[in-house]
Amino acid sequence: MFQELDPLLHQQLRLQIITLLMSVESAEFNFVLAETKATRGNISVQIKKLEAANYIEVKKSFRDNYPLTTYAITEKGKLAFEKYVETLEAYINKAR
Amino acid sequence: MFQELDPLLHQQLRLQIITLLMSVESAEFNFVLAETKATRGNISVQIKKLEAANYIEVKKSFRDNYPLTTYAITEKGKLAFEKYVETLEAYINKAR
DNA sequence: ATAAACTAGTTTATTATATAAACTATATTT
DNA sequence: AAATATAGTTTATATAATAAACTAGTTTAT
Repeated sequence: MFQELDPLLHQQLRLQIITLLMSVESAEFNFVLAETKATRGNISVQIKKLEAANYIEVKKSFRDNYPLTTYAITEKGKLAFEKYVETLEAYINKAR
Repeated sequence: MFQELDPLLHQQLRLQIITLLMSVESAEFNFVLAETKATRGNISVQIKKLEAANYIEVKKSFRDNYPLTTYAITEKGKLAFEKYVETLEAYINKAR
């Protein structure tokens, strides 16, 4: 039987964002923008979903007069990512 | 930079179906139904998408008077799955 | 023999989701 | 003081996933 793949993580852009956040202390909006090549709107929407689930934390400030938004993964987010990877690996192992 | 995840495979039910088909010569509709626990309608729709992409082959016949539909993965489907797994692994490795 | 229930699906309609386009608010440059 | 740029957010549209309803027939019970 197949375990369910966390629908929040099983989406390309959200998975990319979480992947990025797993490897850094925190990331700025523009970093996410550059790394994912997604549109600003799409990033904004998907970030909101990850935040609503408490998978990430959002901090808003200013730098050189411009708004600066940074993101960090939470403990819950890390656990969810690890669980997601395990589930996926179970799928892939079945195929072999 | 992130590579794109084949949208046809990056969906739970279709991934489950392909995973199943990777490990068997062929599978019957009811086998897929039992293994995935999805609804018949959903299976039918997702199978059609995989078939349209030539990721799987569909054979229709009869057994004990009832319609019998069997599915098998194609070479193209196998390659797509392997590519998908590689891409995913690249994501996951980034997170570490 | 006929109605009720079951098999094995398919099609259609509804809901949810992803994405892009348009917008906001402020700052900088010409 | 316009025009352009920054850093986003909100809203509208397109796409996709899912469930419900339907099809075409078979088996079983009456």
